[in-house]
Amino acid sequence: MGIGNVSERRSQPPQVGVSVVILALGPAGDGIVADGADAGAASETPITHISHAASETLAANGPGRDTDGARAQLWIPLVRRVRQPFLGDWALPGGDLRADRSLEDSAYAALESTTDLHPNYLEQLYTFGDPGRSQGGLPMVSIVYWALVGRAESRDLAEGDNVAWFPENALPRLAFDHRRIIDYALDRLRYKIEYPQIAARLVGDEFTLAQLHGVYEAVTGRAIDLANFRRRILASGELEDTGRKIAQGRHRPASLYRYARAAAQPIAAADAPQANAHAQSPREEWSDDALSALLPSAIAQ
Amino acid sequence: MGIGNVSERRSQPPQVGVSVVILALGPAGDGIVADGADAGAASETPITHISHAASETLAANGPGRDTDGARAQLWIPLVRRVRQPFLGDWALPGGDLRADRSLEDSAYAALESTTDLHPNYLEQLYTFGDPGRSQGGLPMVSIVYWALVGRAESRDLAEGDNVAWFPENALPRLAFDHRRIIDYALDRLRYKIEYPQIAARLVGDEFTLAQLHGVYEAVTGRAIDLANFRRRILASGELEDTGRKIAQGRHRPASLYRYARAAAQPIAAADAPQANAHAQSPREEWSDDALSALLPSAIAQ
DNA sequence: CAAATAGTGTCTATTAGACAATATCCA
DNA sequence: TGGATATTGTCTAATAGACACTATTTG
Repeated sequence: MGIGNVSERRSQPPQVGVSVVILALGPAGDGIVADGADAGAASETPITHISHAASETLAANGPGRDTDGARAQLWIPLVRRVRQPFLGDWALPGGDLRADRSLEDSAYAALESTTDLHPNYLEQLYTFGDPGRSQGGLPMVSIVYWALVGRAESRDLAEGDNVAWFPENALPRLAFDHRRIIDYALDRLRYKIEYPQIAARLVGDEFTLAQLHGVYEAVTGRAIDLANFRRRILASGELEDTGRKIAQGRHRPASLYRYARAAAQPIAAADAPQANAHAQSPREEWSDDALSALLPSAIAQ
Repeated sequence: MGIGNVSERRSQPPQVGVSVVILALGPAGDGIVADGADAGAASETPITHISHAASETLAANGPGRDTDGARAQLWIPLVRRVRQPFLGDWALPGGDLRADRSLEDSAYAALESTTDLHPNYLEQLYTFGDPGRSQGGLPMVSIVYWALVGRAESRDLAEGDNVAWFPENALPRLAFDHRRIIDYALDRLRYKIEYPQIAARLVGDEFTLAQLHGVYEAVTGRAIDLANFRRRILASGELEDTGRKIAQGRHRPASLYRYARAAAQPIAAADAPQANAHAQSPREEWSDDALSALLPSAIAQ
């Protein structure tokens, strides 16, 4: 219990925790984004207020809404710190690490208990442990995971004064080095968006190619030729046509597709060292990668 | 100090350590490999003996030797456990985590103190923490790094009864889940071999295209068309001709190349969340990735 | 000279991307 | 029926790979 003085403490093993970067698709922030964008150092209150307004839009128009014309955008739930250091700043959801649970279980528990969200994808991101990262606090090692929640699940967030969604390009002031961590998670997502299962976790079960296209553009931040996109995606054999169509306006309706379940995946990523074997847990199976993790990656850069 | 009984202990935070998978290039194991290969469950003594013999070959023919005809192969140094559990088995070099050091520093210290090696590349691999992984021991979280040592540096290993090199395809029985960790590190290397700086860390300062080609084949385990390989590599602009040539036998001598130092790297990987800022440390700068880490990755799979 | 590796040429298949053109719905 | 999006066609550039060929050493 006794921690001793500073010099003694420095040679001690550090504290270890788990944090999660949660990503969901929501509507673009319209004017709101323009207002709060690039406001890393802006005052805090207006942003959170804006964010709340925007997230109400998210809840109202909602994840259930299909991304018609509106461009989609990534949203991240954060929790407000109620103690020093960084009291009042926003931070990633996190929790303790327990010896009797796997790291993934700990991450899941932290995520679930602080946000009520149920992700359908969860993967280790990186472990951060520089002594300087917890300015003012005790040295801390954070094992960080990143998670994806679908449009449907994203409504489960119980928003309050201490939990709120923020659009990826208008984040509030963040505690510790969490800003850097989020940036890294976004990089990882942008990289992994090529894996079809990743995009699947963001869009939902069934979708039009235009919607999927929108997700890719939202994640990558670049314009992607729709014609080539649809050819490439269809040629990959990952999608199957549901046979149904959906009308979304005064124009030709689009076909609905879904990701092929056990589709042949000759190319896969060697990303997780082992299968995340959680097949029967209440959570969705995010273990499609079980197979993937065993195959050598084919294209490298 | 008091750990309490089992059920109490289970809810405690786990122990945390650092381990390192060290990879170096050495000669192919010839008959030795054939003998010891696929002997995951074979008796221990012959393998270590074989390994010692082979590693003497490594030391004799040595990292200094140029890979003439002999195919190269990856070698990994391991340390023998001197306590339970897994007493007598081989394990990855590792050590404690200290709160006043970065994770990378801790990894470097663990690596250096147990093997005397000085890597010229070090990167976080993954953090392992499943409760079941330390069968018989206390629950343990291992933050694992992987390292590359060059041919020159690989001689620094002080081999003894408790430290020895093993060829990647003839590993002895390993403690804990270290076998799985090594496999994952090999996957990571095979994936990253496309990054020119990675191969550079294995071959040495100057090399012929045939040697570099050999490294790629050794790492990937596949035959690569030499003609296309040299075109591709040269076209990348990563290499520069030293102007010198080296004769290696009764045939036309080959040009010596080196990796261009601050070469333009329009394509790079988003792999490390931050720059490993160790510019002035006694270790080599493995922070070429500083730049890389900030750029979006271009090709994904 | 002849063996052996260094290095170049050429062809084909595949893929990515730009951009035009057509199809089909419904307000 | 016309506006709008869905869907298809076509062309070009870039890339990867297979494989034949030429060049240059030294024993």
